[in-house]
Amino acid sequence: MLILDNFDKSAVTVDNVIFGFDDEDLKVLLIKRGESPFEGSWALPGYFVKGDEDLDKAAKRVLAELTGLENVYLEQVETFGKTNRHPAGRVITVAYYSLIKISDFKITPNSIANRAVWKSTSFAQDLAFDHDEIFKACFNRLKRKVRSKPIGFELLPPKFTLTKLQQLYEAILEVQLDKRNFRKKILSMDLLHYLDEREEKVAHRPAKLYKFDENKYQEFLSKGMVFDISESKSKGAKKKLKF
Amino acid sequence: MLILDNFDKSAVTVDNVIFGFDDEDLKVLLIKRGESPFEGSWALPGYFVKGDEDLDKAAKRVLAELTGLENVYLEQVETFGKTNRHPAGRVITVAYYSLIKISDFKITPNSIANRAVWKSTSFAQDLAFDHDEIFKACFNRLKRKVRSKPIGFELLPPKFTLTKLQQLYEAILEVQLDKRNFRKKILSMDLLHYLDEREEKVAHRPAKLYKFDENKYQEFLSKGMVFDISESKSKGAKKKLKF
DNA sequence: TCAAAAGTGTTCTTATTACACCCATGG
DNA sequence: CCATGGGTGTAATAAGAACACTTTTGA
Repeated sequence: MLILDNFDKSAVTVDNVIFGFDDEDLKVLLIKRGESPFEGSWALPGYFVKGDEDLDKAAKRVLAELTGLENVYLEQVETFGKTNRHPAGRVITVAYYSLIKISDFKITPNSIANRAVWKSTSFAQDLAFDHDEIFKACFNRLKRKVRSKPIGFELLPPKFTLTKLQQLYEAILEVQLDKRNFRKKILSMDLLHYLDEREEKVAHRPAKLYKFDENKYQEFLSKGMVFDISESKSKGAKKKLKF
Repeated sequence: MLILDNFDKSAVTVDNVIFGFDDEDLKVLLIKRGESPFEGSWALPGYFVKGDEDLDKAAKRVLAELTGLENVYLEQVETFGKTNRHPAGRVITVAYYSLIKISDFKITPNSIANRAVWKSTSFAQDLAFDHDEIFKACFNRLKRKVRSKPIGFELLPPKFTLTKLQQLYEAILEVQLDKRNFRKKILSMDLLHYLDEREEKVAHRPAKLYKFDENKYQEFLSKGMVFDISESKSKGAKKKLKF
């Protein structure tokens, strides 16, 4: 039987890219480092994995400790294992991203989150360690995934307007979308339930409120249909996403 | 400054899902385990990562030792970190898949590959450890990736016929494709260079030989075009891929 | 009555699908 | 001359893209 002591071992961490969406702006949760190395830099929240702890459990635990939230969308993205990525020695890190409703997020007293701040994704740069690379990998994964699975709703409050939904997609995909085509496509999938409620106290025509209907989505899938907010395939070199 | 000794450490391996394509059949390289645990079972070839070795380098090294091949398409897929996945203790494994031309593959004398065998992907099951899960994750990744990037060509010899290319896609995607529509789509992308050569000594009309043209692909990309062998979006519940 | 965002259809263009016969070669 | 796989086009349908005005509300 194999003896593991014969082989090199490494410290292992999980790093979390926690996305939130706050009225028109996609945000990521960052912490300001209070200690060396990279003291004063912004960094992704992460922590060490325990020896008797499954990786996925570690990611959930760290996320819960940071945000106070459980039952949150969480997905492993990539593992970063350059020998020199951490100045203190070899640390392999497994990156996860998660999607949370900012309104549910509470800064828990004991947690690292005391120093945590929501930053717009467009300002998430010059992070500590190789966190720029990790952030980019997770953001790219989110961009891809949000087009083929209805995970975007994880970022919205239970009741939302179609405009908020469109703004969310525009923020994630970093493109402009056509309002009529977007609505036509989303509504044609028949995944939303109109709540027979509207916005209140807005200085314009109040928008209808919808919720995402998990049952309808299961039906949708069982018909062999595929959620798809598709990328433009136009020959015309545009980086624009069209509907 | 952080002291890593305060945290638990884990042994780390890379496991490789090495795909090859051998006339009509997608294959994966497996080894028969000669030692406990799982003695006699088929397993994915993998090995321990050294303490001073980047993860990606480790994957390349292990692949080269196994196949004698370098400069091969290699992609990290997922990290498996359940505490009980290895009977000898905690071993976190990072799964990679690679695509090689079977014809280039030589069993190198010193290597684990002495016990390596190409198995049809449809028979890759009941593997040791959690290798079924790892294989499935890598196969799924390949399925997705091959639709959006021209990596399929990595599996073919430098000169190939359109029928071989189609068979490759059918083997990976596990669907039947329409010959005329497939050819129309592939040729319309203008990524193949016709070599003005044909098959020889075949008992039927000899097929034209093509090669994949990397320069044409770069042009293609710079026009903003997207390689896409797309999935059917038909409402009709079909699992069939259509053209 | 003004400003602000909600809501709504049609036409044009492009991509996808389905489908069947003749061709070139070796045995 | 037969068996085998190579090679080819068109018509119907479906999806995507472009685009502008009217409605409802609060201030």
